Amino acid sequence: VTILNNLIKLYGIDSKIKEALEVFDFIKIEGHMPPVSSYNAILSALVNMKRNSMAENMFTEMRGNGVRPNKETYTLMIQCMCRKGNLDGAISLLNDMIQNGCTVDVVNYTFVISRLCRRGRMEQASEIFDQMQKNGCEPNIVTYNSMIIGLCFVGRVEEALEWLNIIKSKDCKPNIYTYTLLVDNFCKVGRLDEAKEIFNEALTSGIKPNVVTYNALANGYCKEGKLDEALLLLEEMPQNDCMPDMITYTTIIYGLFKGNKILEALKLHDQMADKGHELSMKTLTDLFRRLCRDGYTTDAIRLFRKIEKSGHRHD
RNA sequence: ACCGGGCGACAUAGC
Repeated sequence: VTILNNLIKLYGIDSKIKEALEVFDFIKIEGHMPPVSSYNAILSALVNMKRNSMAENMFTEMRGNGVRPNKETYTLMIQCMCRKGNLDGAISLLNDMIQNGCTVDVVNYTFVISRLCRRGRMEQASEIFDQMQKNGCEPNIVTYNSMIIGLCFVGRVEEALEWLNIIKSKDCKPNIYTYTLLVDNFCKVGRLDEAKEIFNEALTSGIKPNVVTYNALANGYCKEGKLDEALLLLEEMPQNDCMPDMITYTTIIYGLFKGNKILEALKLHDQMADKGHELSMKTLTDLFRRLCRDGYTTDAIRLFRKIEKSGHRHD
């Protein structure tokens, strides 16, 4: 049966629904109720293939057959419910788990909290956050980060920042995600100075900003029209062992568009081409269109030739 | 039951 279970999971990874179900049915025909492990296998396959409704039906069938879900089953079904957008369903699964004597771990709680936070359902997120602690499960940094995302999402950035201190007062250290999140969200509400402060705090507390942190900051500068600052970051990054990536360049190029600095944008494109970075075709065509629209016809043609030479298809 | 290991949760541009 173990072998058949693994086969089902492999079909799941390969998106072969029919095959997976056939193996599962075969286990049924073998005489007895499929064991939990087989239900878990088919559920895992279905969830992998995003057949969430089928997974839900399978779960119902399983319970109807008197097969007790275990921790793995619940972990899968929580994922399934969240993907369907049925967060209340996910919450009641958490409660079911406890009633069935399964240990709900920090990842289970955090997963649900994270989905609630992404939708801004902070009351429910906080409720689970409290509940997990009552059940003896301490939040970890991912849990805190999820809560911070939620607070930012609903516009409570102040509170989000306060959580940074709360985290530090527990035996839990903020990580680069924490700082990046805060930098990004302070940028997004136009509070660049504070974003920069948070950025510096990361540095002083020994957390190295990475390319994502820089990109968030660059985006903030661009959205506020501080293009020079954004361009400065490009120089600063390599000094901090961070190489700009496609997102960095894309961010700044669109920023330059908005500031009508089309030639600067083109220059940046040439620079990155020299370093072996590429832009997406979408960005390239946007650049091309802007050059045309703004009358830089020769540059546009030059760019066009370059795109052609790079051998990509273009329209 | 206990121990050890693996898997599953978090951040940035454009679309």
